Amino acid sequence: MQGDLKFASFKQDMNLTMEALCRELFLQNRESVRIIKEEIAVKNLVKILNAALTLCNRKGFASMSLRDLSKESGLSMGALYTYFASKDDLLRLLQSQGRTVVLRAIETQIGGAEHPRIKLRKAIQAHLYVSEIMQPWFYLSYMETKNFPREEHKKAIEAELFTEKLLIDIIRAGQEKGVFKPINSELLGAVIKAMLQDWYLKRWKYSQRRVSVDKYSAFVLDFIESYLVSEP
Amino acid sequence: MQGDLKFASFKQDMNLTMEALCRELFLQNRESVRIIKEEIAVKNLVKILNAALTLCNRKGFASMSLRDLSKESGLSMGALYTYFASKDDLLRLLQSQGRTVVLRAIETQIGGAEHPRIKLRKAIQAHLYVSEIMQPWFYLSYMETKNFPREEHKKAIEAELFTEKLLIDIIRAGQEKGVFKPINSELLGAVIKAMLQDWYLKRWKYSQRRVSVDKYSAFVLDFIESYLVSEP
DNA sequence: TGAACTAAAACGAGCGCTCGTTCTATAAAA
DNA sequence: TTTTATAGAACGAGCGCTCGTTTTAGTTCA
Repeated sequence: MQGDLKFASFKQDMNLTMEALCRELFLQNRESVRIIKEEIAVKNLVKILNAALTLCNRKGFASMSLRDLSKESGLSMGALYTYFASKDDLLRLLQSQGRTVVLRAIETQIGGAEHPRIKLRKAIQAHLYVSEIMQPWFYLSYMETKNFPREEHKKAIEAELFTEKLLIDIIRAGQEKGVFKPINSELLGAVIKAMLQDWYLKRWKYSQRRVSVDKYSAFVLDFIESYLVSEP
Repeated sequence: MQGDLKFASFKQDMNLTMEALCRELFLQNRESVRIIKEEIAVKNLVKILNAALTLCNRKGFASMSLRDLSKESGLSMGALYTYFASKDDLLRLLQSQGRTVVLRAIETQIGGAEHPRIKLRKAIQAHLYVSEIMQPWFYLSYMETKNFPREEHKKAIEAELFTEKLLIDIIRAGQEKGVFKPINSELLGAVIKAMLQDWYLKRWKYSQRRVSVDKYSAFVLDFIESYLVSEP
């Protein structure tokens, strides 16, 4: 399919290593991370965030104690508190970074495309691929949203609606051009979002069944396009 | 559509009042609920479960304290502990009751149907309708599954897979009869499940957009059947 | 070279508090 | 009398978080 890309090449193109993400997170949160030397900060943020993601995915954020985190990351309690101001602050750091990365990834991917059908394919693929790489991040954001303090909770809902709106707008643009059928775009956008989220919420199921992200992506795209696209 | 039913009549047919559910829960858990007289037990179980569902949906199970629950339900700490053995036990009571009800509802609905297409429609409608009535229950089960003790966690996963298997089997039966196209039934079953779950996980979104369960149901069925059904 | 100094970073015992849970003593209802 | 409900004290465990102390790494000076 024209404009399609495989997961392998996506992964290579975007630089989504833990180290790169933590460096960005450090530079944008100098007031939370009270560490001066960049290399030390990045090295330990990688440890902390990996440990936090592991523990949160195992038992949930609320049930993860900072003593658990201390043990898992190899840093002392005191050291942890030089990298974030509070447990809630740690959650905020994690979550805001996830939001930034997914939006950037999707917008980078659909930026070049003009044709609505290709644009829709790229948006869906980008979402699946970025969530494939950062699955624990997405899982945590989804599951803990409702426990956030007011402001962060609002941002999480907005991000959810923004991605959905993005899909709906592509669908509507295609309908105006006549390449898509006149289907309820709001509902279709919502269920597409649900299918995208299922990929990172039930990864255990899909990997057990040996369904790769490329296979899932192809299936979902076929399903949607059969319903939506006017001429074959 | 032949065999279809509206939400309103479904609600009337199945007896899913809180009182009926609590009575059943009481009769099946005499060892947990250390109350002798049925009427007293049912009356207070309704109070307790309503309060627990309200609080859990607001702040999550882990963050709900039993002092909160005592205040919200109007029962004392001591009284609460005559209705369940521990906080985990309360979660188990809630969750097992939800499982029982959804399975019974779906199996009752698809029991009469023979034609795969009608069977699939009924299964999907029954799932949506029962989750419409018991939304807080479903939301809680979904969100708290991973915090369950081993045995309960296993049961929750099994229930998830059972409902999915049920869909997949209907799809395969229809494919063997030639009324459905030869589509990957495992993946289709998975994404149908995702769409069903989205209904109770994002109810705030749908009710804000004035999408009724009948409207959502009609959309989802149309989406799936366009892809799956051989002749129109 | 190596001793002395220093700022950054890491340490971990301990504080104050809330949690789930138990228990007591008493009252009300059936 | 028996069953159920009450308010609330008490308990130990575990929580997030702090802070005085120690370690580390790098620089200065003899």
